[in-house]
Amino acid sequence: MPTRRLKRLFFLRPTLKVSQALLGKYLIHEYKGRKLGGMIVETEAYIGKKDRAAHSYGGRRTKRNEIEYGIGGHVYIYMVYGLHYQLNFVTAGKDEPECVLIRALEPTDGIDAMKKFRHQKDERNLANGPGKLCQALHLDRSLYGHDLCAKGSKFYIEDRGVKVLPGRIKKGPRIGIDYAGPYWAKVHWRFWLDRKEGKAYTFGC
DNA sequence: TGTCCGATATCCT
DNA sequence: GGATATCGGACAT
Repeated sequence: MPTRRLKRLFFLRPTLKVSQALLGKYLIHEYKGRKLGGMIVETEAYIGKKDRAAHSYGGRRTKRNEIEYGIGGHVYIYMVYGLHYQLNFVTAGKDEPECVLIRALEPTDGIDAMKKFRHQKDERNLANGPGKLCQALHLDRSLYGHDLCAKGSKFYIEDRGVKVLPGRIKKGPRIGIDYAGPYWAKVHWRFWLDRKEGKAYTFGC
């Protein structure tokens, strides 16, 4: 299967579906002529309006989360704790403020450069967290609202033919959202590839 | 204009 | 495991 970039339709589906479909896809940032990126291995869904943990809970619409109200396939990135960026992809259609937070990558492209950006030699510690992967791929607020599906985009997602077996997708509660109350802190809207029992994925032929 | 606080990472013990 | 760094946005005043 040839490598191909994800198109708009990929994102215009229910957010829980997109969150899982992103596992095994490759996030690539072409920065200063070199490719930085890796395979997405952990995501979280934020389903606007009804989701107390989402910035867009109850239809809240601010300058920061405005992009969430746009069409799927755009980048929602913002800073937390004055230190770290969080990368999200807008999903669903217009006026449905939903998105997927990218929590972890398995580095594949430009690993040396990523090590430099992260001041870190251990490959396993390059992109295993939402703030870390932004630093590794040199992502910042300048990418706010970027269209991942735009022609000639330097920031996009590739399908490299990795087939994720449904049984390898694990689910659990989201991280760091206790403020949202017991119910929303508990829903299993975090997804990751399980790699403990043999291969988490297999390459299609 | 002021105050409050977070969808975390890191360093320290 | 616990403290804390550090800042922009949200919302109140």
